[in-house]
Amino acid sequence: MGATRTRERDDDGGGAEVRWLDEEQQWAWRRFLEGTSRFFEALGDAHDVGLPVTLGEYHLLVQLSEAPERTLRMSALAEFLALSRSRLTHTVDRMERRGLVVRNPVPGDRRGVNCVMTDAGYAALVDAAPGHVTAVRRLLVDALEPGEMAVLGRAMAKIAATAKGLDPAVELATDPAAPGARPAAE
Amino acid sequence: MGATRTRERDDDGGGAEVRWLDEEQQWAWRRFLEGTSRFFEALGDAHDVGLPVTLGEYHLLVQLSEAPERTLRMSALAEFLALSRSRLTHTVDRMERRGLVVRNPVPGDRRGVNCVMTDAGYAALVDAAPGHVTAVRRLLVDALEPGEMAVLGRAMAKIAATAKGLDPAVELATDPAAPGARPAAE
DNA sequence: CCAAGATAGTTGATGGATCAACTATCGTCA
DNA sequence: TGACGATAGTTGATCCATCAACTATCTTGG
Repeated sequence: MGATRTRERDDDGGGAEVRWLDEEQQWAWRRFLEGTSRFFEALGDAHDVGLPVTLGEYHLLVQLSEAPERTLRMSALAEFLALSRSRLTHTVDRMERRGLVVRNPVPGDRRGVNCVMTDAGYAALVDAAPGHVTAVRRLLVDALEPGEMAVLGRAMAKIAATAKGLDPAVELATDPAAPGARPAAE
Repeated sequence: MGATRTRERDDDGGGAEVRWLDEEQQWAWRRFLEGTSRFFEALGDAHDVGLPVTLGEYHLLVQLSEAPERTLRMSALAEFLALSRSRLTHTVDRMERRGLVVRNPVPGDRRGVNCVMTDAGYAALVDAAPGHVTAVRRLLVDALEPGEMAVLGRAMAKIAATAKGLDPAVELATDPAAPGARPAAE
């Protein structure tokens, strides 16, 4: 950065020290920025063009498809999808209007709301899955060496844990060896 | 609507089978999703809380700070930042209102518009840089081993290239009456 | 057993992102 | 030269994300 790189050495004695990024770090960081931006744009386009649900809606349906009874509490969904409660409310509003999910009360807790995938929601998921997975393959999995993909996964897990750790909340580690129901997704 | 869309799948005995993701691939893909989501949320928060410009504005200023005369054409900015022209127009509108940048005509091309960083824009960049870099360090660089960071950079470069090359093809698929038959567009 | 605070979820206003349509200029080829 | 398509950028409508404020319920310490 032209503005900031001029004084990476020899700082005046006072003030907070900033450890600037070296060339390689900066290069990697910028590739990260550009890559994520272009990747999600392209993946979103794939959904907009050929699939019945947006990318965000798709991930919501995937989570539901893997849950017992195809049901999850709003708060659990928000946690799994890393969404704010407000955003989830609005998203579920839209999906409920289209008949993809339904809201039910939670049996033991009258504050709670369960989000349940309807048959139409499941059908939309099944409909979208092949195009989605094909796009993820083209844009991510097949674009990398298997070894790179593995490192990427581990690195992103660390990044997720770090970012999560300094907002609220704690890490609930999942592993590639996690059991779980096998839905028709990915 | 929603579930009304039907695409022929699983009917062609010939081929076009979807190659689903295996366990490890799926795990890595989901870490990628979660990691990017949480990372950008946390980094955005860092800007909102303590810094005079948003993350997107910051990157725009960085690009300008590195350009000759602190000046770039709108189209060049859009390319570097991977933004649509429309989005860039609106973003520059807002920044111009705040005095961070100015629009000038491009000397040899009366269609063109140059975006120029003002002194106030430069000051905002200098002001924001330490907090920004510190956050990037905490959330990304220092969260990874140096080797992981290097692999991440290379992987993201490949992803960016792949997504970039693919974008035009999506547009082609949208238009059934494609005029003049695009030459495969990379 | 109740007051205080935590948790769950919604709401509505605001502002940013997206898309299609539009103006204007440029390049080129007949 | 001038018509046509490509390029550059803007506009405004619409949609989505974000935030603060709000209701309602649950939990806990005194």
